[in-house]
Amino acid sequence: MRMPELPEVENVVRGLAGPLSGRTVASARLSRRDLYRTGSLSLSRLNGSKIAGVERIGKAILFRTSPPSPVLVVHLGMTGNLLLSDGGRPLRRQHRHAVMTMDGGLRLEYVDPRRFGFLWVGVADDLGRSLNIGPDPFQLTAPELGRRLAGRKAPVKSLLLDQRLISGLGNIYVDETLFRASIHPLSPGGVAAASASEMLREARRVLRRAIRHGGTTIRDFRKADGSAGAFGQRLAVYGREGAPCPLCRAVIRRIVIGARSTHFCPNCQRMGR
DNA sequence: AGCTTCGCCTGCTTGC
DNA sequence: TGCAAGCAGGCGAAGC
Repeated sequence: MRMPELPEVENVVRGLAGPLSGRTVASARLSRRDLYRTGSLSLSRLNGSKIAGVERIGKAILFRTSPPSPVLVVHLGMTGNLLLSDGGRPLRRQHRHAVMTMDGGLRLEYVDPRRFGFLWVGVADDLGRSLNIGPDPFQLTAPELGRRLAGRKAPVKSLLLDQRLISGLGNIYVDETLFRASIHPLSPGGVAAASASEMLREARRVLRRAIRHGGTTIRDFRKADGSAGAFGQRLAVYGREGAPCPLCRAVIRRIVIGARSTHFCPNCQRMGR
């Protein structure tokens, strides 16, 4: 299963930027209104706009336009995908909710079985206010992350999932980051703040490695012994409940924090003080 | 304001 | 074998 966290989104952006940049939108249509984020203009407002560039903002995808006209933001949610096809008759495809056809016939399709994703069309000036997405781990500095966690009592696990505080990390990479940084997921944010530089360093490492591996996280169905199957990326703790820690062989535990499944090594990851 | 919980949604896995 | 329940989680809304 693909989990569109930062590495996967980065991969999608890189794949779209080249083919779409400089193209003019001939027609754009969204067939399910409930996929619009609140406050969005109609997707058809992009008709006639030229795509000036495709960028990633946290886990969201931004399509810049020129001359200044409404921009498009696509968030893939959990199961969303953006697919390019080169003209021809559109194949019947299940769960395809939006189609953008470019001059010349190139087509961009939004497919999302679970519909946790969304689209937003609006003027660039409203972007920040509407999306409210904070800096990602490559933009943040350690002192700034420390300031953002300072005084917070919520578990660091929950705070790292807050896209306003730090963007791009999802459930998988937060668990991996905290493991590599030896921080217990239940540590209060204010306590974990002292380890901001370790967390930032490990977040960047795990994300870079995932991007390098094509950004595809294949989550193999866990075998009984927790052994890894064909992972696109080696996961140390996520999805490995009951399996041995790769560092100390202690048994990986799974708990629920903020309604999110959380995996950690009770021996390697401590609460700090 | 900060923190927590819930609802959204479908596909796959598990259990009876 | 077939069906239903359980689970997965990003995000926004709601409640405290």
